[in-house]
Amino acid sequence: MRTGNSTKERILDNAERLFAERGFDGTSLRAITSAAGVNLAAVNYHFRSKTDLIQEVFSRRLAPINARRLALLDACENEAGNGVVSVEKVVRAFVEPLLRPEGIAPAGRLPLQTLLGRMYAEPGRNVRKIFLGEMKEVARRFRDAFQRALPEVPPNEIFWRLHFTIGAMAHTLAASWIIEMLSGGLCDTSDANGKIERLVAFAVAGIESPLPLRAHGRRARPSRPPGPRRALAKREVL
Amino acid sequence: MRTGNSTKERILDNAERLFAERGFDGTSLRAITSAAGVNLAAVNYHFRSKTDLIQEVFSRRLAPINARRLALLDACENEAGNGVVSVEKVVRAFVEPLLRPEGIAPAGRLPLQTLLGRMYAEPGRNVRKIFLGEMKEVARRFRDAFQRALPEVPPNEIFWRLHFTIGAMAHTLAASWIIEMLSGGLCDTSDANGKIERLVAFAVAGIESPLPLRAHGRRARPSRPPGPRRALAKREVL
DNA sequence: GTCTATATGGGGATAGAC
DNA sequence: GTCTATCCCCATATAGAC
Repeated sequence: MRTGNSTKERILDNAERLFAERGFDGTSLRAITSAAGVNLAAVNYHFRSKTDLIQEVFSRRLAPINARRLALLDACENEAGNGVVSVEKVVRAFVEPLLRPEGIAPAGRLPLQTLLGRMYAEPGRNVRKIFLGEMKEVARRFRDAFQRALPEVPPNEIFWRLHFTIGAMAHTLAASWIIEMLSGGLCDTSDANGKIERLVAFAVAGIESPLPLRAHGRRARPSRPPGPRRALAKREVL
Repeated sequence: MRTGNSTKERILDNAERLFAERGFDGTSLRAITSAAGVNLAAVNYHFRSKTDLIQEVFSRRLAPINARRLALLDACENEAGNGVVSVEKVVRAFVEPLLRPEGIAPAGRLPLQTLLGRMYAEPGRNVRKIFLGEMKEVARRFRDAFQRALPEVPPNEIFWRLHFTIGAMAHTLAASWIIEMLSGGLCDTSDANGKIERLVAFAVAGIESPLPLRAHGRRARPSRPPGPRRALAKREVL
């Protein structure tokens, strides 16, 4: 495969791909270096350890993707001036840089996407710490944006809906084999635009959905303070 | 830990828990047997190999969960007679057996849930084959049920929305650490009922959402055949 | 059914020559 | 920076006694 120019890049490219295909523990440094056409010891020279290599594989992609997310959100907010950015625009700014990472990762079937999708389910190896470090500001900014678009939804409900959205997105990234199998080829997972449009439509509807009558475990303010309220969202029916 | 009665059960219980915590490749048979208080060789005696053990861990739980899903769906359809079962009821029948598996798996913080959530992102070890074998009929039955509830939605769109729903569900099962971290403890992930209500509300809104104006990559019939149509869903606005 | 002991292979990491 | 050779540990799996 090789794919890169420098030894470091070749290692990263092949590690990304093999981690996506076989998982972290399922991929040996020997497999990576032989696929990259470099020496085994090069990994421990350029990176400190396998764990550090994994961190590099992630942050190499996550950093520019999150930067683009924030840039898109900034653009929306500047354009809106003092107005409110719609839920749909916020969702797009969050989702598109991952589902269509042009200029960040090479085109085609992207190992990056499978890998990032899997990241959410990976437990060990400091993957969580890397993820949280990279995502903290993004989460804050997008939560604020959703909160401004839906001022009547309590903060914890905003988090839950953002969580579900991330789940639908991650599943679309990591587990497209499922829909291909179960639909018997009826669904075309290679169409990035179609994926984005469908995911955005689904997520926007979920995020804007009316609050359930009984929401359990709420810690913030009560769900329905007395007195009249303006509509929760366009299709609020509560 | 031990937890079970027979050697076989103790192995399964501890394997389930450790696989959930550390992943398949990250969990050695030594870790499992020592946690279970049984001899290392017992695994290869009671199961044939580590791969077969993994299959058993899955099918022990998946089979009754899927049976309950189908039973709940049957009950809804019998109750409806010739009428249509609502999207919400179908979603509940699909989601509840996994998020509240009472009588199937022990209560409390369930390793099963993390494990099943992670299954979707796991690549190797025939996990996919096991999953597809167990899920084929469930997918067919629920797709038909959604199709009956939403006759105007093309079949491939049904699959996509079911896919997103599974993603939100799997993420909720496997990656609750994310929402706990990002929300700073604002969201209570130990409240199973709250999770279910929120997930159902989100998924129902997404599944019933209006078709996007341009859906790419559609292979089935065109999105808007000529002539009047009845409303797509309660909140259809297309 | 359960144990000990071991076969066999692969893993990450490093020393030290070039 | 790159290579070879190697250390040392851990993995799965099995043979064979009890």
